[in-house]
Amino acid sequence: MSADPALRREIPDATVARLPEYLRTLSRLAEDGVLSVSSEELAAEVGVRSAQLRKDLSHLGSYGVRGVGYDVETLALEISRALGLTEDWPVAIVGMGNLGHALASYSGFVTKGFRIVGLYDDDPALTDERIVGIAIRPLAELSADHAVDPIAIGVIATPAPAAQAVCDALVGAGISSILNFAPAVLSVPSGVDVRRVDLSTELQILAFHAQRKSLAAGDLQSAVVAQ
Amino acid sequence: MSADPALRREIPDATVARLPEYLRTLSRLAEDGVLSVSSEELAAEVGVRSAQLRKDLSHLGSYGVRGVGYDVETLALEISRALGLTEDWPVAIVGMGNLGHALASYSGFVTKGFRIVGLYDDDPALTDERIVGIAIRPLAELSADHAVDPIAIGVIATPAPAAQAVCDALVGAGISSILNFAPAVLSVPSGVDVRRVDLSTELQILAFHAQRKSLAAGDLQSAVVAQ
DNA sequence: TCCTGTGAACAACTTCACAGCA
DNA sequence: TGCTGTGAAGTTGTTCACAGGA
Repeated sequence: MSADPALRREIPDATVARLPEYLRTLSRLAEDGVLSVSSEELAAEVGVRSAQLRKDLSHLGSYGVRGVGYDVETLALEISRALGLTEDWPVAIVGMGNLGHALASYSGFVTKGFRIVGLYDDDPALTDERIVGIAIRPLAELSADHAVDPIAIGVIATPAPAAQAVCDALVGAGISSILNFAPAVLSVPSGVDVRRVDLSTELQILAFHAQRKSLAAGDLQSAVVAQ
Repeated sequence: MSADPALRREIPDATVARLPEYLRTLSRLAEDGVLSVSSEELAAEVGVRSAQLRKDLSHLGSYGVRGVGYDVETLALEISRALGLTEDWPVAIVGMGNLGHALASYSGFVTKGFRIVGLYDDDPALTDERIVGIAIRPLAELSADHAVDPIAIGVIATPAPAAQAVCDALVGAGISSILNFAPAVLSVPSGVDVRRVDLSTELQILAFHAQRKSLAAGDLQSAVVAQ
């Protein structure tokens, strides 16, 4: 008998990827004083089908009321719990160039569940600068810092060539969740979780679709040319 | 008869999402002087299965040689063509806070196919500042700029509350590809393509998996507690 | 009656395994 | 022989449609 059935079940990856969106929307509704939503309404806000939303939520447990809908606050809490946001996750950022600076001062960071505990960069010009009250320190000190005050998630915001070495340092220190902003594939031992956020990949996907659109628009024309 | 059969076929979304990764890796190999790769080797570099790689590439056409592998340069060119990177995509960034600054000076931007043509922000304190040689101007001027020198892709780097209004302005100006960094769901008319990059969603997904790991590690303990 | 929760049908994607060509 | 390209099988994710409880 487990304290939390939601955590016992297998939650599909596709569902996990959507939960943050549901949570964000529910938080906004709660701020607006909305007490209850139907799957139809919430799905419309988030931009998914209501059946999808209901199936997703069914993986967490049964928190809706038939004929009525979902209590906004309860559902937000249950999603937070499923995602593990009821505890605090200490985050360290490595690489304090433009992007690192932007990430450190990004307000959304602090919002819920995440707390920046360390900023690292080996450039002496940056060392000891303070951002949001935290000093930038050499990467070599991360391991000792982690031993004193554990880091749960490491964020890599360095240029691509440095990323693997930084990653190795993080893994070596015992950190097993990594968010990588560098355009590089990282190799890590099994058990370590890496997610990548990449601007240029996203731009290229947009370019692909933009190209399709312009080809479709010019179809008649190119058909003539091709004759 | 079309000039480019790759563009006629349907390429699955999942494949399109991986093409940029293949391209990046091939470019690196080309720089290192590698002339030819097998699907096995390339897949290992990218971190996918070789069968997946071959199936993905088969959607573009047949550019490999049986018994040998793929010519690195040819394959890179064909992927570039499929993604539409043989033409140049003019990009505008709206919202020049920390993130906008970081994006504007991000070198990966210029690499291939993308070129920043405009930076916009309504904060008078920022207006006329120059980044990478481009002046920051009020959003109201975007539409006129677009008419003179077209913008293909709009990047939204504003806070969430401003995102929808900025999006409406971009769409109103006739831009139909948008990359959104604000943590907000945008509603757009059909035909407009929005992709979102969101730090906190990624962190929350990491937190979910980290939580699973720590639960699994503490399983024996919690089993005892649950009795 | 209304809206949730879910089995069943369907669609997309991945992996397997091998035919076929250099 | 060696590696690509691809049908077929297997897996995962989505949508439908309705049973069932408030």
